[in-house]
This record gives sequence, C-alpha cells and structure tokens, in this order.
Amino acid sequence: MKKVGLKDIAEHVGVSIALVSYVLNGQAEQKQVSKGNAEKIKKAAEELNYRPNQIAKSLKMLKTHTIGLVVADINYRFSTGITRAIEAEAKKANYTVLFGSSNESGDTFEELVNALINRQVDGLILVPVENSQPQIRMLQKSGVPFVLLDRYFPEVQANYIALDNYKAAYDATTYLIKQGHKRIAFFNYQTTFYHLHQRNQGYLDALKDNGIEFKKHWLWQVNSGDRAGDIKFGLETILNHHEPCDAAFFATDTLAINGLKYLNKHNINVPGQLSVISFDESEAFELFYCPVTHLRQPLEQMGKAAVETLVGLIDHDKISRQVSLQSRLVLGKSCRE
Amino acid sequence: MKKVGLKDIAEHVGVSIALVSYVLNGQAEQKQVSKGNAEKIKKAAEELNYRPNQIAKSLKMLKTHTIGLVVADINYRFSTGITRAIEAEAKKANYTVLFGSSNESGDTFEELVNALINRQVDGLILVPVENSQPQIRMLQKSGVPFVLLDRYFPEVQANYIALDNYKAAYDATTYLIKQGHKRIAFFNYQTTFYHLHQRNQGYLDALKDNGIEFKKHWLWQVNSGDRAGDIKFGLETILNHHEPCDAAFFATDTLAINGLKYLNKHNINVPGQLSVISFDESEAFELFYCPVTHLRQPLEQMGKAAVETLVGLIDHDKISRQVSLQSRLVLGKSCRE
DNA sequence: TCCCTTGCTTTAATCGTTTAAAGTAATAGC
DNA sequence: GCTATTACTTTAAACGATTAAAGCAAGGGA
Repeated sequence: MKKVGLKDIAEHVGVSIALVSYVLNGQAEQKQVSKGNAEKIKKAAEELNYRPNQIAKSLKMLKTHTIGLVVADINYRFSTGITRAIEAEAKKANYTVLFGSSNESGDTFEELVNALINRQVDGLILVPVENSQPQIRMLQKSGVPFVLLDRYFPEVQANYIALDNYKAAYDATTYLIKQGHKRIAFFNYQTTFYHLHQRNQGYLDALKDNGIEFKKHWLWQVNSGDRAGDIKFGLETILNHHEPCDAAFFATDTLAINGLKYLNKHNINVPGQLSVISFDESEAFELFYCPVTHLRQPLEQMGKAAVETLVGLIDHDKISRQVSLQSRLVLGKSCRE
Repeated sequence: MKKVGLKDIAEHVGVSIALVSYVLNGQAEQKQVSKGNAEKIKKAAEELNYRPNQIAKSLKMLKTHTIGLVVADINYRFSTGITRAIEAEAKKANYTVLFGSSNESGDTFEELVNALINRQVDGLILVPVENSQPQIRMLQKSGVPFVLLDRYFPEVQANYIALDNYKAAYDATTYLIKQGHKRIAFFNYQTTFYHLHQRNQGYLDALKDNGIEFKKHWLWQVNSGDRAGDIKFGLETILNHHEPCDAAFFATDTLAINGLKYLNKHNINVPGQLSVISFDESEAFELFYCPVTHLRQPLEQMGKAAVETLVGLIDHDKISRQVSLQSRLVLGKSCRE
C-alpha cells in the first residue's frame, strides 16, 4: 500500500497538483478554486486517505514546527513533569516536541543537540549538563534559537527559565528557623552547577540573617557516586554530635530519599528527633510515615514560559529573557510545629 | 548565521555539489574522487561547520531512520524504563526515536500516531490504549510497520512484544501458596485489557491447581477513578472477614502503593499479618519499611526485542512475531517465610 | 472587431539532498 | 594519428510539497 501524494489526488480528480494543494491548505477561496473542483478534491483526499508528507512540507517551508527538548534524565520526576508541561504547551502553539534524555552525559547531550539540529527543529529547550558551557556557546554562534531550562550558567549570557533557587532555599531555611530550629543541616550534591550553589547560598544567608552562626559540619556536599554512604556519614555526624542538629534540609529529592531511608532504618523519628525538608517531591515520599514538607517547583509555569520564550525567539528573532520563577513550600508533617 | 549546505561547500572549494556529496558520504573511493579534492572538501565542511539537512536527505531517500514510540503515560515507571531501553537499542541500530505519551487517552493516541506517520517515521512501537483495536486495524491496512508493546489484543493479529502475564501471576501466586498462605487476595484494575485479564487468570489457575478453593471476595477489580477508596474497601473486607486473607497480590505498582499506604496507616504488619506481592517495582517502595517482593519485567529485553522486530519489519518487510517474555520474581521481605 | 476583465487552472521554480548518466581530459595502445 | 581506457568531474532528474507567475477561455464594453 504505497503512499498517496498530491499527485495521486490530482490524477484521480483530473486537475493539477497546485489546485489540490490550494484546496487542502484552505486557500480555495483566496485562489478562487471552483466549488466543483474543491469538492471533488476534498472527497478524493478523504477517499484515498491522504496524509501530507511533513518532510516535504518542511523542506519547502524551511520550517518544521518542531521543537527539540533535551532533559537531564528521563528517570527524574522533574523531567517527566516538565516534559508533560512542555508537550501540552507546545501543542497549543502547534508545535511537536522531539525529545531526548542526556542521562547527565556531556557526550550524549552534544549528540542529541546535533541530531535535533540536523532534523531541523525550529528551536531547542535544553536542560544542560554539567560543564556544557562550550556547547552552549557554540549553539549561540550557530544561531539556532534555544532556551535553557532549570539550569544555566551565569557566565554565559543566554535565555533561560529557572527557579529562584536562592530564594527557595532561603525561605525554607527561614521557615525552619521560625519553627524554632537552632541547628539546621543542609545536604547538597558536590557539583559545579550554579543552581545548586544558589541553594547553598540561600541556606547560608538565611542562617546569617537570622543570627544563627553556621557550623561547618552542617553542610554536606554529597558525592553522587556514593550517595547512600555520604548521607549516612553526614546524618550520623549531625545526629551524634554533642550539639546535634534538629533539622535537615535536602537540596534534591534523590538526596531526601536516601536520607529518609537511613532515618527509617535507624528509627530516628521525624519530626520528633529531626525535622526534614526536601527540595522537590518524590513518589517515594508517599510511603514515608508522614507527609514530607517540600519545595514544589511550578512545572507548568516553567514549561509554559519555556515554550513561549522559544516560540517568541523563533518568530520574532531577538528576545532576551531570563526568568526566575518562585517555588512554593508545601507543608507536610515532617517539621516540628 | 544562515545554514551551510552542500552548495556552499561546493562553491567554497570550487567543485560540483555531487562531488561534495560523494566525499561526505564516504563514497570518495568508490567514486574515485581525487585525493586533493577529497581533502579540500572535508576541510571545508569542517571549517564551515556543515550539518547535513536530514529533512532533505529523508525526502530524497524516502527513509527517515526514525522510529515513533507512543507510551501509555510518561509518568509510569514502566514507560521511562522502556523508553530508555528502546532509545539505547535504537541508537545501536542507527535510528532516532520520536516519542509521545498518550496519557491513556484514545484521542491523543490517534493524534500521536498520525503525527508520527506524517513525519514519515519508518515504523512505530506502540503501547496501545484501551479499546484502540480500530486504530490498530487501520494501521495494518495502511501498511506502516509497527510492533505493539506490553499490551495487545488477541483478536487483532499483529506483531507484539509482551510479558507472559499469565505465567507471571501464576508463578507469584504459586510462590505465596508454597510459603504456606491459604487465603490470597488479588487486586487488579477493572479493565478490558487482555494483559491484565491474563494476570487474573494466572492467579485463579494457580489457586485451582494447588487445590485452593477461590472465594469471590478475594478478587478486587479496582476502578481507576477511585483507586484509594476501592482498595481501602477491599483491604478492610479481606482483613476483617471471619476468614481473613493472609496475603495480597497487587496486579500493578500503582495499586500496590495505595495498598501499602493503607496498611501503613492502619499499622497492619507486613508480612506479619499480611504478605504482599506487587507487579512491577515503584520508587515508592524504597521508603516502605521492608523490601517488597515483586515481579520484575525485563525492560531491556523488551525494548531490544521491539526494536529488533521493528527494524526487521522495516528492512525485510513481512515478519510475523509474537513474543512473550518471562518476568522474574524478586524476593523482598514482604512475604512470610 | 479588438481589448480588458473576470474566473479559473496550469506551469515551473524551489527547498537540500542523492545518484545514474553523461562529459572531459589525459594517457596508453596500436 | 586514431581509438580505448582511465581517472576524474559535472549535469540533471528526482523526492513531495508550496506558490508566484503565466495561461486560457468566456463575457463585457468600446
């Protein structure tokens, strides 16, 4: 069953290809196609089950109505959430999303970006991996419209949509202090990511602004290679210290899961002995014995802003937009009241 | 910065477009291109940062080297796992994956399939939604190569890669019986999906074959609209019965999460009072107080088989392949020993 | 009768590739 | 000196759509 093209319809009806194209693109009126022919063409298209070849159309129009999306890891809850939001938003704007997951690998990231560009996507939404500044700079030179999402590099001037990570961490820490906590630990990844550093900074500044003297052993920079081990060591340290911490703030959901697992295993009561706040929510929290207080990122807003910005770039060329969105602290029962 | 094409390289070097195409496609030898020109062309391509336009290439070759994948819901753990497996496998076979999520909606499913076909994917891997038999039949008529994954319809003769759901449920149930359980409840969705019915059947047959008389109130067909409520009611019933169940087998991870949540909340000890087995694993299990015994689907194998079958269909046309893969019972500590 | 509209339709170039076929110059063989 | 062969290179027709421009009748006005 071979593909039907405009040609087949044209032959079937007995008119030229151009006429068929006009009618099927809704230009029948404008191009003054006779009613009779218009009808016959529509009917034939239906009967023959015509499907326009988008590849040919794209080639001619120099536009694919496709945006490329590269997420960091499809297994992150953030990725699936943001992908959904972006797909919904893209659909509204009549774009299709071509999707890839870098799995946090720089090589894969580069490959994906190239593959997407070769497929002539009209623009890109990227969650960049660590140390991908050079690739981002290349992209800028190449002139392909793109927006960074979630992560960005302050030293590279590019459009981005991100969370106000500083404020989120600042607010969550302040909340813990207001609830009467005196010694608050912070677990983050050891990383060069700016957005994660911002979380550190927000935490530290909140302590300072509230007159709490920061102790070096409160801040743990976890190596992602041995997450469980590092967290175990960190929690043991802050709990067994002669001045033990009364709260732990985890900079990501993956860190929180490991932390809660440890607390579960050692029967450390939350929030009795230790209050807990997490950045982002994980499905895993559902089975923790109490709802976990956490920072929720506005995924729909982020997706919407990313698509809008990108479509703006595609249509009107030069736009410069750096957006920082606010997260929301969702209160559970994992903090002392 | 406008796009560089073969033409630009040709002009830059001072040769014809054809020569450039030959060299960049590795046909320099075969077409006996002079070493000098070959060198110059390669160098120019590098310098000008040439990126082949896959759209044009696809149009000419009538082949996009792209496969379309439609999953049921990107939020399912199964979906992300299988997507990863398929992407890895496709990459090996030099295909790109175009991806979409139907969110279990028939309309979205149809739209996605059409959008993918319009983009001239060479073939499709589909996790069909409920009642999509007509769409599948249409697809068969249209002649687009495709493979069903995970779910299929016995009344529609099509290629598929799925799990041996009957055997999986049969084996898990048998395991519970061998561990000494006498009254085993089974929670499934109320659905028309054949693969889920097979799970029921495996459960029922295992009981029968082991001489256990099935009681009607052991089997719960949960309405996905009120999952939590239905499961609560079911668990209450089987636990408060004058002959209470000593094991519960959940036909999906989503059902198991709801079940465990209820058990947690009401302090029902697992496996002391009730043994638990789940189909598939959820991230949520990580924070349950004991590892949950579950059936693990061979995602890599499934992805591999799906891609291999599809590529076979694309290349050699007619293949008929119905594959049922075996799951593995991963022992945790949620069953009485 | 001639020309100009009006109403409708076709022609043909184009998008960036691939590739069979034809072209061209230099060298070899007789 | 003529033809054949070799070693390259170019020409040009696709792929399936879009669309400006040209074509062609029929009817109206002078």
